[in-house]
Parts: sequence; C-alpha cells; structure tokens
Amino acid sequence: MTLYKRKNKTMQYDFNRIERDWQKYWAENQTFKASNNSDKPKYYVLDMFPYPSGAGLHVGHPLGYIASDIYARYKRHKGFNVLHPQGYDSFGLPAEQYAIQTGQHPAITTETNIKTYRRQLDQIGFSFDWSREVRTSNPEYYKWTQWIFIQLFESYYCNNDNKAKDITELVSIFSSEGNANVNVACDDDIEVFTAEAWNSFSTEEQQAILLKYRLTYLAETEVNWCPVLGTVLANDEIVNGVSERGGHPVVRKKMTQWSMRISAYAERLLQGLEAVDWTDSLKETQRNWIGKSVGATVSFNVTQSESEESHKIEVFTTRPDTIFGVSFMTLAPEHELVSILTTADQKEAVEAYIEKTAKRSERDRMADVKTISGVFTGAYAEHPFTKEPVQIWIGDYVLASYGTGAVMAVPCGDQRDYDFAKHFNIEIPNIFEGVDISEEAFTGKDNVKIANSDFLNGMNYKKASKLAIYELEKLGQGEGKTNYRLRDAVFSRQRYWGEPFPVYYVNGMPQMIDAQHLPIQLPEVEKYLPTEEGEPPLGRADVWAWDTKNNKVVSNDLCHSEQSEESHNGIYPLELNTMPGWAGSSWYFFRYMEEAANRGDVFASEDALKYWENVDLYIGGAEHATGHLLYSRFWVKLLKDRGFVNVEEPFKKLINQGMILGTSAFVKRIAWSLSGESDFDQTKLPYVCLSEDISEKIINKDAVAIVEIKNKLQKIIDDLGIGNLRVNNFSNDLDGLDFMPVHVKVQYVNASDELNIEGLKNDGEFGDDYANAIFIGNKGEIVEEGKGVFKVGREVEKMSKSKYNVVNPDNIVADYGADSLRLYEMFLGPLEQYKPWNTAGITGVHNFLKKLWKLYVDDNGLKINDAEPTKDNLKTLHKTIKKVQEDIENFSFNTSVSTFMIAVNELGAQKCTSKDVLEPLLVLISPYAPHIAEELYSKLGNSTSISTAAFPEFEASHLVESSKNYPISFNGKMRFTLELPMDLSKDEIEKAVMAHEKTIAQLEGRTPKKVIVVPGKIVNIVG
RNA sequence: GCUGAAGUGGUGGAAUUGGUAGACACGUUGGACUUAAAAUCCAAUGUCCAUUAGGACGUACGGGUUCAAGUCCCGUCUUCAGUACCA
Repeated sequence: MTLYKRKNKTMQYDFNRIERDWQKYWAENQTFKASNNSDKPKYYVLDMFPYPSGAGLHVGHPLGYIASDIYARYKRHKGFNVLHPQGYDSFGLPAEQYAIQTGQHPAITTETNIKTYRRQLDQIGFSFDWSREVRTSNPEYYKWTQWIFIQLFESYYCNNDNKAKDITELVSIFSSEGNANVNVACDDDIEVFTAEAWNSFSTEEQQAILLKYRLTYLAETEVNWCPVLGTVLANDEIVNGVSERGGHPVVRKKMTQWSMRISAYAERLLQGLEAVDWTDSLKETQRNWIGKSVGATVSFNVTQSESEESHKIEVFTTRPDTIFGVSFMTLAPEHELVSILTTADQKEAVEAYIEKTAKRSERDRMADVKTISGVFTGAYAEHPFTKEPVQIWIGDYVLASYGTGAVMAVPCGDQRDYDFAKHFNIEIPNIFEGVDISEEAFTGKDNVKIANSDFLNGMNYKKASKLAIYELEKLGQGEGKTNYRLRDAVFSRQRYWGEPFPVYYVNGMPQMIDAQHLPIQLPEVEKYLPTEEGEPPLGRADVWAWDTKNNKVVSNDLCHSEQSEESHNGIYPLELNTMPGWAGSSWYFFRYMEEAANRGDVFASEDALKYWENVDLYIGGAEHATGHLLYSRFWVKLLKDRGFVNVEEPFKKLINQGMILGTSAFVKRIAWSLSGESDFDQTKLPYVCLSEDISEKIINKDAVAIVEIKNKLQKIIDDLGIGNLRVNNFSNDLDGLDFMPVHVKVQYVNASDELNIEGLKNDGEFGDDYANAIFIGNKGEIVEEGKGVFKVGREVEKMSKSKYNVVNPDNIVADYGADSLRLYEMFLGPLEQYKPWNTAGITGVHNFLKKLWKLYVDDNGLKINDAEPTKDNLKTLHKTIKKVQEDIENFSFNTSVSTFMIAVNELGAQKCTSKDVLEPLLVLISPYAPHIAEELYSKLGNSTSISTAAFPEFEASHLVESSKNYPISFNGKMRFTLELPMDLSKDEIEKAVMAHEKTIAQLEGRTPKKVIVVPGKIVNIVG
C-alpha cells in the first residue's frame, strides 16, 4: 500500500512541484542571462514593459509575454545569443492618484506593485534576463532620460543635411552670417537678423532666439485647464465642456510648457516606415498621424481702405491648379485677422458668430459636420492672378489648428466649399472642362482638364499645379509647400510622479544643469496636489533650487529670485513641471543592452549598442500606435544624428497582440412588481434569479413559462406572509423591466455554464444579497443544494473588476500549472486577434500535458528506451518539426499547440518509447511548456537545461509517401477516395480511377467530357 | 465619410501557393470502470432527408471566373479598430 502510494505520487505529473523546482533552477543558474560577448548571432526579443498597477496581472496581460518568450526560447534552440529582458514603466498617474488619496509616497506604492508583478511573472516561467531589469522611476535610470533631454536642448535640426546637429554650430552661423539663409526647423515667428545684429544682442536675447530653434523648447501652449482637479486635461478627457472625471468646468489657459520639435522629423518618421516590418494597419495609422500633404501656400492681399495698413492672408492648398476657381475665402473664427478685417457693418454679426462658436468645444464642432454656418466679414481680398475682389468669410468648418487657419475656397472642386457657397448663395465658377457641377463639387483630379483658368487652360492637374506654383513664386505670392499634420509634442506635465527636468531659470530663461551633476532627484513634498496658486506639485517642495556654485539642489530659502542680480548668490529656482509618461519609455530598449554592472557612466556602452543594434522583435499592444511607437522612433533618430547610437529605427519587427476578453456571466434577477397593500419594505424582498433558458422563454413570450413563473413568484410572496400582495403580470415589452441581467463572478460558473449557487450565497463581497436569494432552474423548479441545475447567461466583454469577469493567472497556475496557462493562452487563437477567455477550455491543454507525461512515464517510472524508431514514429516526429518550425516563424502559435496534440496522440497510438523520437519532441515543446520539458529531459538523463539543446533538424526523407489517398471528385464534388501509388503517371492514375467500380457507378453509363488529374493532389471527373 | 482588419458548427478556432471544408480543443450525448462521485478511457457530434447503402444543402449575402472557390474578381450587408470639416 505504502509502496503503491509513493510510486504513484512520484510518477504523476506533479506540475506544482516541477514548476517550482525548475524556476528555482533557472534563477540559481542564471540560465537566461544574456552575454554581450558571444560568437553566436544576436537576437533581441522585447516586450513593451508594463506599468505596475495595483490590480496586478490578469490572464490577458501575459499573452504577449508568452508569445515573445516562446520566440526567445526558440531562437536560443536555433543557436542565437538572445536578449530577452523585462522591466517596469514605473512612473505614472495611478500611483500619484493613490498618493493624493492616502498620502503614501508613490515610490512605496510602486515598489509594492512591482513585487506583486514580479511574483506573478516568475510563476509563469518566463526566460527573462532579470539581471538587466530597468525601472523608469529609478534615479540611475532617469538620470539618462534627463541627459537625453539635454541633448535635445543642445540640438537643432538642419533641413539641408536632414539631421540634428549641435546648437553651437548654429550659433557660429548666426555670428558669421545671421539667419537669413539658414534652412532649419524652427518656430514660424522668427525675424531675420544679420551677423552684426546677432553679435549685438544680449546673452538673454540670444538665448530667447535660440529657444526657437532647439529640438526641445519652451512655448506658450493653450491647454485645457481644470482648476478643481488642478490639472491639464487631454481633449478626450473633456465632455461637453466639463471634465469627464467629476464634471468640473474646464477653461482654455495659456501655459508655458516644454515642447518637443518632433515635427522636424516628420518626413524621416514617414520614410522610416518603409524600412520596418510592421503591420500595414499600424504603419497606416502612423502615416495618417504624420499626415503629409503636398501643395502650396498662397498669400492673398487684403483689399485696403485708406485707413488700414496692408494685410495678407496666407492659405495652404493641395490644389494650386484650381486657383482660378476661388470665389471666396474662409477664415477660422479664431483667426487673428478677423477682428482687424471685419467692417463696421458686419462687426455685430461677426462677433455674435464668434461668441456662438466659442461655446462649442472643438470636439463638438468636429462632430457636427452637417450644419453649415458662417458670416461675411465685409472685407475682400485680391485674387493673385485675376486681381478680382474675393469675399472674406469666417466659418467654423475651418480649423484654426490646421494649416494657416484659413482656406481659399474653390466651391467647384471641394464639397465643403461647395456646400458653403450654395448655402450663402456665393458664385460657383466651373473650372473643369466638361464636368457638371450643378449637383455637387468635382473632387477628383485625374482625367480632367482645367478650363476658364487663363494660363492653366487645357492642362491636367499635375502640369497646372506646377505652373501655378511657378507663377505664384514669380509674383512673390506663394510657393510650393509640404504640410504635415504632426504637431510638436507638449512635454511638460503638472504632476509629481515623473522625471524632473534638469532645468533652472535665470531671469526666466531656462538653463540646463551640466550632465555631470545628474540625476536631479525628485524632491520630497508634503502633498501631491498642485499648490493653491495653481503651480504643479513640485511647487510645494522646500528644497528645490539650484546652487550653481556648489552644483547641488538646495533649499528654496536661499533663492531670492525677486532680488537683484548680485544678491541671488548663484542660486536659482528649478523647473516645477515633470516629464510625461512617454519620456522614460522612449529609450529603455537601449538601457537593456548594457549589463547592469557597467551602467554607471553611460546609458549603454558603445560596444553594447553596436552589438545589439536594435530590437529584432517587439511585442505589445496596439494602443501605443501613435504615442510610444512614434516618440521612441523620434528619440532614436535624434540619438543617431548626435552620434550616440547606430540605428535609425528602434524596432525592426513589431507585433500587436490582441486583447483577451472576459466571458461575463449573468443571472436574470426579478425586478419585483407588486400591487396591493402592505407595510412591508419592498427593498427587503428576496432576490429571485431565473436560469438562462427559462428567462429566454419568457422573453420569447412562452405563455406556459410565463404563467408558471408568475405562480412561483406569487407563492414566494405568499410564503413570506407579508400581506395581500399580488404579483403583477409581466409587461409586454420585456426589455429589462421584469428582470435584469446582473453580473456574477465567473469563478462560480463551470464549463457547462452552471452556477455554483452555494459559492455565490457564501461570497462575503455581496453581503446578504444572495444569501437568501431564490434560484429558479430551467424546469421552473427552485434550485437548492445539489438539486437542479441553474444556468447563467454569458457575454463577451472587456475584462474589468466591475464585470466580475477578471481571471487571475495565480489561480490558473495553482490549479493547472504555468505550462497549461502558457499553452492555453496560445491555443485560444491567433496572437493578434481579440478573443474571449473561458477557463473551462483549459482542461483540453491540461489533459494534453498529462498525456505527454504518460508518454514518458508510467507507474513503474520512465518507460523510454533505445529502441530503433519505427517509420511511423519518424514520420510523426518530422512532420511535427516541420510544422512547429514554420508556425513559430509565422507567429502562428495556436496551430503549433494543435500540432503537439496530434503528435502526442499519434505517438501514443504507436506506443512509441524510442528516445530518438521522444527526446527531440521535448525540445520542440520546450518553448511552449518549458517546465515539463525540462523535467522529462532531465529524467532522460540530461544534466543541462533543455534550453541549451539544439532545435531538431527536419529531414524531408521521413515524410516521403509511397502512396496517396486521392479524393475522386465528380464535377467538383468529392465522392470517394482511392489509395494509389505515388509514382503513377497521370495516365495511369486516370486509368486506375476510370476502371474503379465506384467511378462506373457514379457515371451511370455517361462518358466523361474531361478528366482532370493533378498527381499527388486530386482527380476530378467532368461530365 | 475615409483607412485598415474581419465575418466558417452550440463555442474557441484549422484549412501556407484555388484541390477531400470544419484539423485541434471545449461543450453536448451515449457507453466502460465505480456502491457512488470525481478522474480516466471508448464512441458519436455541421444542418436536413433517408436511418442500410446513400443523398441534398452548407464558409455573411448576391453575382462572376474556373474542371475545381472559405480562398480569386465585382457588388451589397454586418462587426471591430483607427481617424476625421486636414483645405
């Protein structure tokens, strides 16, 4: 008895023990530590690092990590030196919010959350090289984020050479020839100056000018400021003019903030997409975001009355060829010239219109595209060629934030201009030869000739555009121009939990702290809220001034910014804003390249950067398409230009994993509707829940079911003995009136959608809500302990705590093991697809692992021997090698899990015990289910980790078939199959098939018109 | 509106260049083992008709190309994602 028991125990698939042991082994032996010195080719597999939130991981989070881990492990088997690191994007809002609520320092919250994450990640058995971990909130890390910020500040973008350069080069150009001939990225409001003028400017004047050229610069930006929340809100955090959170008023406010001149890189960011292996949809998203449009700027002179000074209206157009079709102009209501141009007659109407549009948020304006509105300003501009007067209107279909905030309206060629002209009865000249524009504008540009356009007549779009631009340039009233939608990125946040800027201010001008004094560490504050004056939280710090003599952060008391130059004593106030979340994540992939021990003096050494280059495979969510993935490309290009890294693009191949959705469970709860007199508090009536099928019947107005349930409900009321109450009839429209679906925890639902009523009743979270609840089963019976079946309704929704459909991987690992979790996440479906999680299905892969185990081990121990593999054994093995290798390389992980199942089923049926087959099989499976693979591999007598084993070589010879089971089709319909030797010729196959009795039966005496024979594939008989 | 992706059994999903549609699982049903349950194993399982052979229909819908279409072409519908008065 004892013997039997012990034997059984050791020989069973004890996944908890196996996984614990091997995770320990990997950690102790640093099995997955990458080396920066290796003869092997390198391969860098990276996951988008997580923000460690307080909620921990749910089963959706590890999906991408499992996929990348499989790939990393596969690449190791294939002989690559693999870098597969992990870390934390640990600055961010939730920890700060928590700090505001509780006073707990965000660093503590973050540390706690990271511990949870690490524990959860470790138990899944990832092959991460944790020795290279990074945390963006660590001072040793953000030191280098600050350092990169300084590099941006010290750089300008040269359009001639198409790269960023040291700002000192620009200074020397200014001092020798002024700025008249420089072709660089800069603000639009720059005055031309000579070398003499430059040299005569004060230092401060020079600094102010340089700020307009630097790749990071201070600018007045209009922001959505919410005074109550004390914070700046993004456009989509505002609904109907108030904050989405809390409904507080929001005002537009100008603030001086740091911006990143990403627009300088617009063209390179666009071009760079050609070189990377990303999905088309992702590339397209970035292209749209960059929004390149080629056209021309045209300036229209405003027709002057004597008293006015001269004004010009600049417009951008993609259709300079249609310039003779201009019949009016439209300015955005916010356009700076509106108040100047408007005539006295029109003043009242214009102001009323501006006031009206100002009330509508930009979002509302964009959403409402149907209403046509606008006002004539009374002013006219002069057409550059015809010199005819052109009416100037304002209209809110023109956006101040795009182009110049003004358009030349060509109603015959643009639908919005057309609608506007029709609505206000403005002339619509037709400049397209032979095109009818009586109903709508002609918006195409191909296959049409320009007419009624003076020197452009008879030309096509291309020629006419070119000539129009040439003529405009000759007049000095326009030039060819490429416009980008991409805006410079605001880089300041009024938050505490982010990187402080290495910046102090002298007389309002920003100064960089010398890189050798970094990091500038976050100061301590008492509260994490903005100050009463509306300054960011760092405004509360007492020790937050920069001592330029001793190069350290000192108490604010020493800083007398108000006083004269002499008495400031070299101590100046520090920047109060912090950097946004994307700062730290824009370069972290380089930090991993350096081993932790060597990270002191560099963000990564030259050798490390040269060796690892960039990320070969990057896996993460699609929500970063225009944020992280654009900003990090921008920073990498800057670092390359300035000679710090060698690559133009950070991520060669990128895959977006799809989201795993929850399968929510519902009970249908009766909403009591009673009539009659009673003192009874109706809110105290018991919950009555209907099983899914019976509620369906009621919804479908099944008369029998309705009567039955109504009687049941009446009985429940009668049994309560609370007076003479009658249950009302079910209402006719059953939309949630008589019973409502209520979420219940998915953990109480089994694979057959049956509810564990006892579990729900005893769940403390719901108090007494369900303790006395009555459950009515499918047959109308009251379901009680162990009696009857109660089914829930199911629906696929995003995983969320409030929907009670979150599944924690901890429970899955405890119940089925990490290998089961890994396999199941992959088995669910294609990596990139959205798919629902249903814990019930995990038994499939779990049973597979048990079968796999039994292939190697029975009650008597290991059953593997050195027997010569049979032909079938080898065929199964090599079929599997081929398929799994192809699948991994195509990131089709779900199908390789099926392939493993087939292989194990076949080898089981073949009663295979041959080590020559079963050992390579383990290597195939090990990227997916590494723990069981390691365990069985060591049982086979290996003393090293299976991760060092070579991937089995596929040999096609084992798959050569001597015969083929041909499907025989008649008119395309498969009727029967016929086993024929592979080496038959076409004619021989045809002969064999035609002679077959089933063929004769099918033909019923007819003579086939045609017989298609594809050797090795199919036979089709027509006729 | 535009751009991109997709639509296959009760469910998740296979089907790599057009060549046996529904692999592999889940679920369901039946059976074996057991006092019983669980676990395990075996069998069936697209729909409909015939229940024995077999037949008809079937990959969102309507057409087309082809000996042969889930796959290619044209049109329509639906869902999801991104984006939006972009001049």
